[in-house]
Parts: sequence; structure tokens; C-alpha cells
Amino acid sequence: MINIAIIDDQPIVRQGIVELIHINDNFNVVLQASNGEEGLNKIADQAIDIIITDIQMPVLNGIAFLTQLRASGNNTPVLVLTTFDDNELLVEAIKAGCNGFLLKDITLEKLNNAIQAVASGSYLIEPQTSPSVEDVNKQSITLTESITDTEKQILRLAAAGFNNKEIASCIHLADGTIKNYVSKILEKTHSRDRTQAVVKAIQWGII
Amino acid sequence: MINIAIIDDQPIVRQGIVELIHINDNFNVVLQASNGEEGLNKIADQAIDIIITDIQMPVLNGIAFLTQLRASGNNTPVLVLTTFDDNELLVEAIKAGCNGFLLKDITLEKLNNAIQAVASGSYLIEPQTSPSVEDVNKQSITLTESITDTEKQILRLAAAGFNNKEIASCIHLADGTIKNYVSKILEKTHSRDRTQAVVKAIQWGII
DNA sequence: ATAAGAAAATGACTTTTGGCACTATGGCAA
DNA sequence: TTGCCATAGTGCCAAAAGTCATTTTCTTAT
Repeated sequence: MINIAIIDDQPIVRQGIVELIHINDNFNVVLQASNGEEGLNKIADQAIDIIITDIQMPVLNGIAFLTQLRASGNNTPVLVLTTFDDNELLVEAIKAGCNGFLLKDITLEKLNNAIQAVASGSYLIEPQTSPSVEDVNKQSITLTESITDTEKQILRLAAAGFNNKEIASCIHLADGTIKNYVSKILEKTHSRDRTQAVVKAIQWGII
Repeated sequence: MINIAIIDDQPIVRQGIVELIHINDNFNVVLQASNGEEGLNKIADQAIDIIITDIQMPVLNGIAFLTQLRASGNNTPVLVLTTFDDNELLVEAIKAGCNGFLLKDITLEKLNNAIQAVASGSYLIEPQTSPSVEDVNKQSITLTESITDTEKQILRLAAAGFNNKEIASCIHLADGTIKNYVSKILEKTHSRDRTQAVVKAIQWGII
């Protein structure tokens, strides 16, 4: 018996998974939530074998939910379902600690297999719809190579706690130019701010 | 013959080291600079066995100099000399990649020994004047333990690129409260901004 | 019951970030 | 020459970050 938690804001999707129960009486939906926050609150007091979550959700999205879940020490297998075939989302989900990543347009049969695989501890990414792990790595490498020396220098100095003005005087550029560079770095690393960019740079080993 | 580069804004200190040459004719000062920037520019075209640098300097200080030197791939042994017996400075210097750390009030004899030790690849920290490596580790551990769960959570979310408002809604606090927490984190980690704090947290393995 | 203390919140304020549009300069190749 | 890069810089703007003093709320321990 596999105990399943479903986190999705779309009742239809939740129902679709409940529906799946009927074709596999080994499945048992023990928890439903319509967003990550609700999920986090409910999850604590349950024996759960797999969490299936959407990414696009109000209040607390799937990636943030996953991040917080892992942060809280919970290692329950998480299968991420998403409507969009977005490379970035996949990378984020993997980094946040998901065990599986599927598009919602998958067949029920495949979802069935995926749930069993992920619940039993496997990692699963649908190859037809998503880039392979190699692709993800390749993407990182491409990204790494496209970060110029100046940009790396700026990342290092930002990591050391320098502000734009200080970075500017360190490498003899105007502080407005540093801002431009930082913006370019954020774009290249797909980061939202310098903090995230520096973290990624460290994780990718480029600084 | 040990080729030495001296980087210090105080001519007296530089002279003091040059003076040392006389008590050890195995030493050869091949380069002098009055700040880190000048040092970086001059160092490229020299065969140098050890770099002796001050921390407090105008334009580019010793830590920043060391950081940039290592970033450029230069692994020449660096001996840091400082006027102040500051635990924080030591930690920063070690993290930036120094090979030795001494107070300026050291005897010439000890400096002599230190230069030979560091130039030959040893790591050396004066035990009388500075905290031991164990102390440094202990400090990190103490620091690590004093970071509360909420603070770790905030660090993790900041590392993921969330802003204060988003962090706030994630953990059900007001965004002003997050600001307070971040300020507390900066204080505890001796960081200047969230980026540096996150980097330290990652290096210390606490997030 | 209440005093002491932590955790959470507010509001006011300054500095820093990041985005954007646009300009200037110096190669370098068609 | 001309056009096209990449690198730098400027100015303006809104948003976000960080500091500080003060207040509220909720536990505890006495």
C-alpha cells in the first residue's frame, strides 16, 4: 500500500490522481492540499510514502514547498508535476530535492508507474518531455563557460560581502557598470538577485 | 634563496623585513608594493617564493588582495602580517587562503622562522598571539549552534533568491520581522549583507 | 499573579539594488 | 570605410534591503 499526498490547486488534477487509485488498488490518497503551505501544515502528522505536487500554485509554489520540506528534514519522495515543459523549472526542482519530474499531459499508465518508482526510492524524469540529466549538466557547463572573467570577479567580491561601489573601486570600474554586470549575471544564471547568483556560482564551482 | 614580495603601506615595516635579509642571506626581496592593487600588478612577472602582506592597507586591503590573488589561480604562499590581534581577521585570512598569520609585534627571529616555514609550504599561525585553529573551528561551531532554526530557514530561502516579502509569506511572519531576523543573522555571522551571510552559512554547512 | 524574556511586529528612515534606455569607445572583420 | 561586436559608462527610477527605536504578544519561572 502506497500512501499518497497530493498538493495541487486544481481540483481536477487532484481528482485525476484519485481516479488513478481505481486502476491500482495499491494506492491510497491520505492527504490533499491546494497549495504548498496547506501541504506543509498537514504533512507532519501523516505516514506518507510519496508527495505529488504541482509547481504553479498560489500562496506557496511547488519549488518553495519542496525547499521548505527538505529544509525541515523531511525526505519523503516528492514527484513534481507541471504543466509547462520548462528546463529551468526542472533544474530548480532537482536542486530543491525532488525525486521525480513529470509533465501533466502524461498518460495515467505512466503516472502509475512513476508513482510506484518514486515511492520506492527511484529518481525519475520523463525523457520524452524533459531534458536529460546530461542536458541539465550541459546547460550548467554552457552557462559556466559563458560567465566572463570580469563577471566571476564580481561574483567573488559580492560573495565576500562587498557592495557595488566597493566592487567598482576594486576592479576600477564605475559603480553603475557593476550594476550592469550584475544584471547580466542575473540573466545568465537565471537568478533573482545577487545572493542566489552567488550561491549558484559556488554550487557550479565557478567561483 | 627565498624570493620575497612585501606588500605593506608602511615603509617602516617593509624596511624591517628588508632588514631581516641581513640576518638571513638566504632571503631576497624581489618586490615591494604599498597596497594590494600595486602588488597584484607587479606580481605577475616575477618568480616569488613567498608574499608577505599587511591587512590594513589603502586601495586594496590584504584580505581582498589575497582573495583576488587566489582567484587568479596564484598559489604562492602568503604570510599575513597584522597589527591587530583580531579573531575575525584571522578567520577571514584563512578563508581567503593565507598560509601564515602573524602579529607585527613578533620578534625578527620568529619572523625569520615563519618566512622559511611558510615559503617551504607549511601553514603557520602564531599560537601565543592568535587563537588556534581549534579555536577558529570552535568559533564556527558556536556560531553555528547559535543560529536558530528560523534563522536557518531564512538563510535557505534567501539562498534560493527569495526576497523579504516572499520569505515572510513562506514562514508566516511580517516582512519587517524578516528584516529584523536578517539583521540578527548579519550580526551573528559578522556579515555585511545577506549574500555574504548565505555564503558563510553554506561554507559552514549550516544550510 | 506578575515580572522577566523571548519572539514578532511596526514605522520611519537611509542606503543599496536592479532594471532600463541610451551613449561612448575601441577593436575587428566584411 | 562601414558596420558590428564587446566593454564601459550615465541617469533615472522603483523596489528591496538594512538600521533603529519602540511596542505588542506570548511564554515561562518565581
